Amino acid sequence: MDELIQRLKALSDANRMRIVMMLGQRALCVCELLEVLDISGGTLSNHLKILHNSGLVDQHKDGRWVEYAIKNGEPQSFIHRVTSDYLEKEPFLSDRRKVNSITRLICSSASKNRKYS
Amino acid sequence: MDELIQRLKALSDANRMRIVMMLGQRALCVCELLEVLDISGGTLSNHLKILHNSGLVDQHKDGRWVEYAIKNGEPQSFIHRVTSDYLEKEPFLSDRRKVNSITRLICSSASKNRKYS
DNA sequence: TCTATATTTAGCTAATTATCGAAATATGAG
DNA sequence: CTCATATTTCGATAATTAGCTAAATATAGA
Repeated sequence: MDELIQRLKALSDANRMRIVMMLGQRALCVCELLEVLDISGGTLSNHLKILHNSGLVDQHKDGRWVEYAIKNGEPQSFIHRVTSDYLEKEPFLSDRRKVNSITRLICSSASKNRKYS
Repeated sequence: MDELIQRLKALSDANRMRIVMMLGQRALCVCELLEVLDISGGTLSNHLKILHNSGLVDQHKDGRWVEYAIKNGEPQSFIHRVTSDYLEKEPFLSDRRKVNSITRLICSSASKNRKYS
């Protein structure tokens, strides 16, 4: 049961659900997710840790980036069954649209416009 | 999205998940659930309110009892898809076994053996 | 090596949540 | 009407959680 509860807890937060929905589109690095979500890098990193620990999301380092993706084997099963009724609802649609217009290269220039105090 | 998150939150607590799994067996009143779960009546009532508010569980008064059941139309869809992989795992199996050995009539006599303070 | 970028970790706070016990409410039986 | 049973509500508390900022770590490139 604990595994089931951990998976459900991982998915029952709006920001984490948006992340999972975007990862359904394609693998994304932290800075790309940061472009779409309106939260700090520290908070995002925590959400990604929770998703990774739940076993639903995979992580792999690629140069200076860390790429997150739906775990292999999972997409057809748990996440898909939970989310299938909601794929076409907001904010998932606009999030995916935004994901399509973003590349890693944009992240760096965009981060210059973001200011930290 | 809010509806999806509310449903997932409702299911991502161990006691509420056990309740939903037992209701998958048959409709149950509060005192029957109280026989199986190791929580106070007040806590159980709160959990049932959360499940009812999420739209996953129905409630109807029957004399001095309140009976809870999986919402009509739901059993095939959301709950079923979320829980199907875990039906045969513990503690759901023993919970359902216990449910089979309980009737409302037992509740009253059992409650006499339970002492409050 | 030095610097800029990407990400994670740590320390903190505010909000939410699970829990309890006791009091309140509702119903049926005598 | 009164009492016992069933359930909900209330007030309090402890634990968990989401969020921030700032500091730490890692990597690539000059």
